[in-house]
This record gives sequence, structure tokens and C-alpha cells, in this order.
Amino acid sequence: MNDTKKSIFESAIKIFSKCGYNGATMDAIASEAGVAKGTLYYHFKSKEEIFNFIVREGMELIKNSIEDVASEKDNILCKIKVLCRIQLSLVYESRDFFKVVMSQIWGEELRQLELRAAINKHICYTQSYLEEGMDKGVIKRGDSYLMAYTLFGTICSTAVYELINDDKGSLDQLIERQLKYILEGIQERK
Amino acid sequence: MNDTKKSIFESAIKIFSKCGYNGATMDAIASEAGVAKGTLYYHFKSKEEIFNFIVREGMELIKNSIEDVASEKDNILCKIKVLCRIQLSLVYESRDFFKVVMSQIWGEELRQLELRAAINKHICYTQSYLEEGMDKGVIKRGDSYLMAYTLFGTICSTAVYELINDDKGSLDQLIERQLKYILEGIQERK
Amino acid sequence: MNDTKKSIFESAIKIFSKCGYNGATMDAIASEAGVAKGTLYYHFKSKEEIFNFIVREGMELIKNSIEDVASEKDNILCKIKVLCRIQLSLVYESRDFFKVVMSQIWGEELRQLELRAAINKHICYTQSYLEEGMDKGVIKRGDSYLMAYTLFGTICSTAVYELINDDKGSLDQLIERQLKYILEGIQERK
Amino acid sequence: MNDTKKSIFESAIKIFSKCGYNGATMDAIASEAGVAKGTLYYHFKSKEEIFNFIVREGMELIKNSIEDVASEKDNILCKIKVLCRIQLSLVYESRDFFKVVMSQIWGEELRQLELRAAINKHICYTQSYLEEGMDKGVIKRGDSYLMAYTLFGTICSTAVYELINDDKGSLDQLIERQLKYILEGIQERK
DNA sequence: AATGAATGAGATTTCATTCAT
DNA sequence: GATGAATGAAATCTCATTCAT
Repeated sequence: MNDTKKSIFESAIKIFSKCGYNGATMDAIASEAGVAKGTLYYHFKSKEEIFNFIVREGMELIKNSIEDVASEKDNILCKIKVLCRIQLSLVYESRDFFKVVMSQIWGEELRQLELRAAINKHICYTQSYLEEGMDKGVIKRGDSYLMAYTLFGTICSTAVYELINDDKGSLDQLIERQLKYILEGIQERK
Repeated sequence: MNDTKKSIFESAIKIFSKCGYNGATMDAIASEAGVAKGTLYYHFKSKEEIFNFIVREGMELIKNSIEDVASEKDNILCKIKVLCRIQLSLVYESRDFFKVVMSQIWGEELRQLELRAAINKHICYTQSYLEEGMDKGVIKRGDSYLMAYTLFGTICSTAVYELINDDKGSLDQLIERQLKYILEGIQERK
Repeated sequence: MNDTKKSIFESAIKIFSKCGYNGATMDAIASEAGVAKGTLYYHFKSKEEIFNFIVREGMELIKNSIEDVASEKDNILCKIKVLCRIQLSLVYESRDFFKVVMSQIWGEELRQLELRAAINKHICYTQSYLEEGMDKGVIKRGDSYLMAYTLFGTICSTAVYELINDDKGSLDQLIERQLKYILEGIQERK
Repeated sequence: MNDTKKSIFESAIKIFSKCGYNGATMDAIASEAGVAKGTLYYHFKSKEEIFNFIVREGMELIKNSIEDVASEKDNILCKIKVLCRIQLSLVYESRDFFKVVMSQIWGEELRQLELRAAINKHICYTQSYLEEGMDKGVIKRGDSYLMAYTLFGTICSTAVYELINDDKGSLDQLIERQLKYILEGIQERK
């Protein structure tokens, strides 16, 4: 990915996150990237292709981030904690990408079906960690697939939290709290 | 709200949920409602007004549903459980409304800021339940605001689950599982 | 076909004939028709649909013109002469339509393949007249299909003649001459 | 004309014939020629210049072909027959060039007016053969200019025939038939 | 000689809104 | 109350041309 393409890629994430897919205009993306409109079409066949490229690259990046760190641990509970922490902090670091995903996951257009497939693949990937946790006895036995979704829900809630409340101060604390809720629940043990 | 307006209202939810705000066309809404395009403008000033009307009515409905049932219970843990169950089942019953909210919450347009405010208000409302739970010693002491978001996240995850997996069979079971995860966590107690 | 649509239809023929299909712009057609660009799209789905509509209507018109007059004659040679005369005079009266056909018949786009099919159908239709002429002994026995093409070629030559030479004075004389060439040839009988 | 320029020249004919002038893109021509787009502009000033170059070269070639063969005969009827035969077979051998001419002859752009002038010059050239035929008593006396157009029309009809029917088998037979029709007409002599 | 990234003017198309009926 | 033809601003996309390498 050369400089121009990278610049378009980053600008598109910014604009898509602010305006949604249909609200984002090629003019806005071009202007944000500091290139002419025609240049977008030199590097991408269409607006939809920019979108798909973003999704593909973004999901790849997340997967790599997780694998890099998780591979260092051999304790499965640690791995799961790392998995959660990384995703939770990515919500902050790649907030624009998350907004694009979360706003575009709901419709019935082809690009949205593909996005859903990508998200489902990611959730299945985290599911495999949970199943290893069940085998090792550190995660409660149960519907690992649904559990993986619950975990994804926590990511979502964090994204919404970040969206509505701009408090960036206590990021680490926030992440630890969320992690605790998901692992141990919110109900007081009797 | 007369029949025509109601028909437009329901069609608009359907179209907004399928296409997003910008992707939805007045043509599509009119055609879904079985009326002429001009009729939309007889009942609503603009597309944005249809959207705002939907959000207002929808949030009102949810709040009423919760209050109706919660008022019957006097045990706060029961109230919280009911609160969760109702919202989780609403994800299924009003799935189109949820899609509209979830897809439109992320941008910076005026209508989106207003939507966020409405959602935040709703979360604060559930927060008050959690605080009562803390006072009564059934919910772990902690950041009740963040906890309310976590709860909202579970709603989100259920919505995404419903979106990707069409299994409608075991709805009650699903809800009970989600409820258990949020209350008791996913980690095995030692 | 209401007034607006008719106006678009006629303007489009004019513009297509002057600029070709790709050279014609929707702006030019709209401006010629005295309507807004959006109005074109209210009546036709696309530029291509305008083109196809023109071809369909135009061929229909020609066929009707021929049938109307030919049905009055019972002598087959008279019918064939009428067939030729009508087409030759149509070259002048509907010169813009002919230019559209002649300029667009050559490519490999879908609309052009359809146009070719329409032209071929028309040629086959004139072929049936020639075959009747052969049966009645007034037309030389031979390849009636190729002969029908030769007849079409005379139409073409007249169109090119009209294009290059603006002499409109002696239209009837011109037609009679062309008719004589095609029926009796240009070579001096020995 | 070096190899690169020749390759561009031939590719341009192919693309122009398939897409028309406005439909042909410099990208398509470059890709067909197997060179970069910039290379086109090294050899030609503009798209229009490529077009004009093609017309000039093509007309030159046709004239030379005719003169070469016609000069061998001294009988004028033979010359005229040769003239027809060569042009009719050129329709097959240089079909792409013919398509370019036939599709581009109709508009009002400068390049098209120039093309018409070139065609008219060619028709006047064949006219001079017909006049010699009239003087020698082998061609019917009459409007030699119109007659030359009729002859050109037969070329057109053959091109359309070739376009719609791919039967390449009986080329010589086809040409002889066309020649007969134009010389002797299609009507049965009584 | 040749390249191909970049451009921007201009093309086709979309669609929320208006308005006369 | 309801309609749908008409609009025009703005969207996506195309492509001949330029220019630094």
C-alpha cells in the first residue's frame, strides 16, 4: 500500500465513521486525503471497494494484534484476558474503524452481508479461545458461541460508552473494570 | 396517529432498518407503505422528521414496557432481571427499531446527537435500578454508570447474534443464558 | 405517450443523430426538450432505455407506414415499389432516426446487438415481399435474403447522399431514379 | 511508422470499430496495443489525431488497391467490375475500418465533416469511372453522381450483411451476386 | 521512448422536496 | 387528504490529458 492509497484508506475510515457509508461522499474522502476525486478511482474501483478494503484490512490488523500478544502467553486464562484487553483498547485506538463496523453491520446490502460474515468469523475465532478455557476448567461450561457474542457485546458497550462519554483519562481502569464484569458478572455473590 | 400515518411509520422503520438513514429513500418508504410519495409530506415535514418521530415513539414504548412490568415486582433483583429480560426480548420483537438505533447512533449529524442523548437517558434510567441493587446489596458495588453500559452491551450482542443467526427457536433459553452471563460472569469460580 | 415523454423522445432522436449515442449527453437532451435533467429519469430509467425506446417506436412506425400503403395494392410489383418509395422518402422525413440507426448499428454493446436484431427483422420482412415477387415472376429468382439487403443498401446510399448533399429540391425525382437503379440495374442492356 | 505506432494504429481501429469514437477510451486502446497510456501521447497528440490518422491511412490504402488493379485493365466495364469487386472484398478484409467509417460519418463534429469530405472524394472518384462507362456506352446514361452513391450503398449493404450474418464461406459467390444486382437490377425482364 | 500516477472537467444518475390538481 | 409529475442540487463515476520519472 503506497502513500497515496494509505492516505485514502485513512481518510475514508474517518469520513465513513463520521457520516456512515451512504452519508460519506467521495468528495469528502478526497478532500480529507488531499487528493483529487479522480485519484480515488485510480486506486479503487468504487466507493464500495474502498469500504470492503477497509473492512478486510481492519479485521486483519485486529487478528494480528491479538495473535502477536496471545502467542506469548501459555496460560489460557491469561490469553483470554489479553484477548479482551486488546479488543477493548482497540475500541479506543481504532475508534473510527469500530464506528464504521458498528454502523454498517445492520443492513442487507452485499457489503453489509460480507461485513457480517467477517465479524462472525472473528467471533468464532474468539470462541475457540473460550473453548480451550472450558477444556482447561477456567471458563464455565456452556454455549461457547453465545458466550463469544456476549464478549463481543462488551466491546460494543465500551464503544458506545466511549462515544457518549469523552472521558479518556482512566482508560486502563475502565478496561479492567469491563474485564471484571465479563469474567465475574455484576451480581453480588451470596 | 391515523391509519395512513401509522402505515408510513411502520414502513419507515422497516426501510430505515434495512437501508440506514441515508440509504433509505422516500420512494422506498412510500412504496412499502402503499402510498404516493407526496403523502409522506402530507404527514411529515421531512425525512428527518419521520426519523425523529420513530425514535421518540420507540424509546417511549420501551420505557413503558419496562415500567409496566417492573412496577409489579418489589424485589429489586427481580426488577433488574425483568428489566434485562424485557430488553432482550424487545431485541427480537422490535428488531427493526433496534437496527435503526444501532446503525444511527454513531455519526455526528444533529439527529444522531439527539438519538445518542435519548439512548444515554435510557441507560441512566437502567443505572438507577442498578444503584438501588447496590444499596440493597444484590449488585456488586462499583461504577453503576459503566455497569449500565455493560448491560446495554449485552443487548447489543444479542441483537448482533440475532442478526447473524436466524435461530428463533430457543428465544427464552437464549435470554436466560445471556442473563446468567451478565449477572454471574463467564469465568469458573474456583 | 404524454407530452413530456414525447418531447423527450423527439429531442433525444435529434441529439443522438447529431452526436451519436456516447456523444449525446443527458444535459443536451433535457435542454433540447426544455425539461430538467431529473425529468428524463422520471420517464426513462436510463440513457440506454431512451435509446431502446426510440429504436422500438421508430421501427414500429416504419413498419406501420409500409403496411398501411402496401395493403391498398394487390399487384406485388406495385407493393414492392411502394415499399421502396416509402423507405426512401422516410430517409428524408425521418432522417434523424436513420442517422441514429446507421451510426449505432456497428458496435458490440447490448443496445447495438438489439438494434441489429431489429434491423434484421425489418429486412426479413421486406424479404417476404421479394419472395412473393419471385413467385409471381416479377422478381428474378435468387437469394431473396441477400436481395433484401441490397435493397436496404440503397436506403443507406440515399441516406449518405442526403447527408452529404443538401439538395432537397428534386426529392421525388431522386427516389424514382434510385428505384429504377435497384429494379433495372445501372448497366446498359445490349 | 515504427512497430509501436503501428500497434497503436491497429489497436485503435479495433477499438474504434467496437466502441465508436466516443465509446473508445484511450485506456482500451493502450491495453489492446499492450503499451502504457502515456505512450499513446508520445506518438499522437490526441485521441482525435489517432482517428484522423486512421481515416487518412485507410482511404489511401483503398485508393491504391483500386488503382493498382484497375490500371491493368483497358476495358472500362472490366474496370468498373474490378472497382466493385475490390471494394466489396475490402468490406470483409478491412471490416473494422469500414465500421469506423460507417459509424462516424453521421455527426456534425469537425472530424466527422472531414471524414464525409474524404468519403465524398472517394465517391467522386468512382463516379469518374461510371462516366467513362457512359461515354463508352456500357453504363446507362443518367446522374452519374447519384449512381456512384448507389454503388456505395451496395458496399454498405454488404457491410451490414457481413455484420449480421457471419457466413464467411461463400465470399466470392456473394460478391458476384451483389455485382449482378447492381449492374442488372433485381426485376425480371419481360 | 515509454511509463503510469494523478488530475479535473464533465458525464450519468439519484433523490428529497415542491406543487398543481 | 392524497397524488405523482417535475425539479435541481448533489452524488458517483469516467476519461482525455498531463507530467515527473
